[in-house]
Amino acid sequence: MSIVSSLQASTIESLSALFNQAFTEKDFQVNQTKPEFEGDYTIVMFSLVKSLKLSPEAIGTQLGEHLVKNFPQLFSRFNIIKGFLNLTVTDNYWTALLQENYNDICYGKKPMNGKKVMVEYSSPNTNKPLHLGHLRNNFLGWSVAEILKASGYEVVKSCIVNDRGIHICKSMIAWERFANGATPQSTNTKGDHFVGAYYVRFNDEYKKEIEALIAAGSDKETAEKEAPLMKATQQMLLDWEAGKPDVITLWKKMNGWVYEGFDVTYKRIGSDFDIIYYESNTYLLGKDIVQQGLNKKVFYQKDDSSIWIDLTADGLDEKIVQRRDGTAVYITQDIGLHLQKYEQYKIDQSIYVIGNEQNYHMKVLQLICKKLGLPNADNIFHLSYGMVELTTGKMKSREGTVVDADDMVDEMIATSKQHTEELGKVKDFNAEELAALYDTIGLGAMKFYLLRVDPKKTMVFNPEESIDFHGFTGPFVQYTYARIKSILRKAGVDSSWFIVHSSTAMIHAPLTINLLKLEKDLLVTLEQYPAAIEQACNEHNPSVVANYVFNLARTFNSFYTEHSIANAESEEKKKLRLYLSVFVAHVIKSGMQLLGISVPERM
RNA sequence: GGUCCGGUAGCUCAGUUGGAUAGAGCAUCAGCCUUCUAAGCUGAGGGUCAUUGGUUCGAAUCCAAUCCGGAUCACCA
Repeated sequence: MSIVSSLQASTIESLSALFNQAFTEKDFQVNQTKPEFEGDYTIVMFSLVKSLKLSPEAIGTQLGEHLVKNFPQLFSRFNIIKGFLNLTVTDNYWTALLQENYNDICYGKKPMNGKKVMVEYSSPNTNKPLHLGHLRNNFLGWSVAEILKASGYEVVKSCIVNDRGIHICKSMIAWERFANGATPQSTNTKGDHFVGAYYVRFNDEYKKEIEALIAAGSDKETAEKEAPLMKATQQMLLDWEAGKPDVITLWKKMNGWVYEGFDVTYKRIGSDFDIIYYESNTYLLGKDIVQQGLNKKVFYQKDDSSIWIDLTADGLDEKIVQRRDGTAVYITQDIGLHLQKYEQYKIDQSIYVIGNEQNYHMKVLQLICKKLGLPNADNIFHLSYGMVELTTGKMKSREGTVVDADDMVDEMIATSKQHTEELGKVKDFNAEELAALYDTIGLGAMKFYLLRVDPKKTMVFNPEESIDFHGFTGPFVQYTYARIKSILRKAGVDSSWFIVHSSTAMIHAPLTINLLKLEKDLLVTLEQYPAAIEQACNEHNPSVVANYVFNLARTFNSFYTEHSIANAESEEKKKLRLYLSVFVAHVIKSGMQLLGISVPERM
């Protein structure tokens, strides 16, 4: 039971005893006491004034006295300032917390709750390489999955690869027309970048055709429709859906190149999936469901034979679910995939990590699933995250201002190498150890940077700030961990030390020494870790963990500078601080792991 | 135009169901390495919480209006 819950329970009990009525935890507020006042937690009296018809001071005095008298194991003293009852929690409470949990690597995590959640994330298109926005998506998806696991859910990580559709045909057409048989191998280019270049090429050539048509007298709309490249692309999509062999062969070849490139990137950034869906496999199921929906009159067919759903009664617009030429649109396959996910895994919840530009799309998808009566439609959750913008504005592929994921990773790792070399603390590392360290720090910095902001918010990517390894950053937290590990190594705290110190003798001899302020600050922060995970889980928000773990590291660093651990004032103090250090190290490692960031033993 | 999201220090962001003098990091300035890793620590300056009104003991937080920014409303995905 957390200190806040204990506090609420004891307050309810005391209030009921004192005033002879029933209370709930909603009748009063519990806050952490502000640093300028004495105490650890504060109960706000004002909300009780009305029902009790007493002054806040009077209630506070009675309650404070009753709490200290009846819960001596929890509270040592209290003070009242205005309507705020500040309670000091006993040192025994904190030292007991320390002894019970310092060596528990599962501290903060919950037992399995029997529920299954699918987290779909990453979801790339096979016509362009991954960029900064995808990195935010991947890190979010991974981290949310870890946070759910820590909260007791069984998690299935999935990915839907957008491997078909008109946009994929664009790069295929461009390659056919302009590549002269070039391949990633022949040009020594990473496969995803290679294909991406032809997608860009398509748009360039297409634009030229439009301009030519307009110059020849067409209006813009007609020109866009009638441009030969676009016609060829549309024909190719039809051929693809008809399974025309040469189109399928080309499609497989080009997608293969992209997957080779993606594999490299995914491996580097540490993304993986339990199941990968391909749109090419799911869109047909979607089309089946569209037919059923048509029969059920959820959908209707227009004269040109395109199929629609009317959502105007729900405050939305009409939405097309199948084109007049019979091909599937984006949402068609999403409907199919929703059903497939459920039938395959019988999941309790389906989380989609998708950018907020698709809020409308996801709303429509859920509504259509509901109207079709598909199972589990109520349990679709869109984890909608904000765009990553640059200090100079939005990323625009046309203007070449897209930050490429591979470049980004390279740069972060190079920066971590440079910093590490400048500091010269790991000169005895061999090449392999160094490479691993640079990866750990560079990726750690990048992941932390993208995860420390509330997912919902549009965030600004500042290249200079992102490679800063000081302050509210991944390397700061990693550094704190490495520092603790260094102390523990020097103090001889290893697995054998734990065997000795975990003996029953230790447990029966609790630490009874008084805590200094910074020691208690650390324990108060450590106690909040389970609550931080819970909040992160409820909000699907890894930034809660990032903020928490930074705060813990900062608190430890203050403590570290102020008090010596190995040369503490007494043996008891030394023991206490070693326990504390071990506990902090465990929680930092665990919290960072929830963010997908590993921590180095040395740096 | 409709719908949705946002606006907090020079910059990037926190800020729990309304609570005490609104917090961090970066940047700026001033300090701290003969003792456990200075990727660290301590301190200072920096705020009309977009604006106006309302609700109340009490509002960055809730409500309304206005201003500004973004997303979306495609036979693109």
